[in-house]
Amino acid sequence: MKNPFEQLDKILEHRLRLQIVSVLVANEYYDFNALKELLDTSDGNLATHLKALEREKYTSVSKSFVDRKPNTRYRITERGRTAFKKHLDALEELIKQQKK
Amino acid sequence: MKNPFEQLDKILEHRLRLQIVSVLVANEYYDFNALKELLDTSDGNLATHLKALEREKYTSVSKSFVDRKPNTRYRITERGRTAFKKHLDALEELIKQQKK
DNA sequence: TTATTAACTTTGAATTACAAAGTACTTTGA
DNA sequence: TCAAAGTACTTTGTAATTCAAAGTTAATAA
Repeated sequence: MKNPFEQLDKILEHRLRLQIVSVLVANEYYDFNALKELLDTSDGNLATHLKALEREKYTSVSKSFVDRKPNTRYRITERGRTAFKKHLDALEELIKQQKK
Repeated sequence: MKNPFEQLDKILEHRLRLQIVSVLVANEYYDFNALKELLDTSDGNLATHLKALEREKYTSVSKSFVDRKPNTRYRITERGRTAFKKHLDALEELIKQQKK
């Protein structure tokens, strides 16, 4: 890999979105409120970034009722997982090049 | 390190600025035009990001004449080097946590 | 039936990013 | 000597991004 900077994922360069994806890679699913608490952000802002990830098909959404309350679950897609991996690989390469 | 996301450097989250700093860490100095060519951006944009790094005291600037032409050299400062290292460490930690 | 909760969407403001054009100064070429 | 060109900007204007607050909808709880 010659220039890892070019391999960086535009969408995942944003801290919050990277964090969301990272949570979804580590957990089979995560719901809206849990994400909101974990990431300590407003629901408006969270919804915006979730929408951006969804638009990119990095995540999928499923709605249901849990304890008689609406519940929205977010999952990583294969596409999202691949993008995340590629982004981390680029970062890793970048670090490696820097260290030598 | 519990949460590497919090250790990320706000200024270095931007691709172009990270790239500039990375070049300056690897080279004793780099001048405006060489950076412009390397990063393939407009001089207005480059100047803006260079100014941001300078404002943060991550870089220092020295002006002189080379071949009878004005020449501006940018260098990394100790503060910049430390910030870069810390940012990369956070990324490394983030990757490590992800892999296990 | 009023309040509350979940998960938004809308709105609006602030910040950021970017390129194009303009500028100041100098040097080189005709 | 005067025009053209180069360097390194600054200014300007626009577009995109980010964010929180407020509003919305639908359901349940008291």
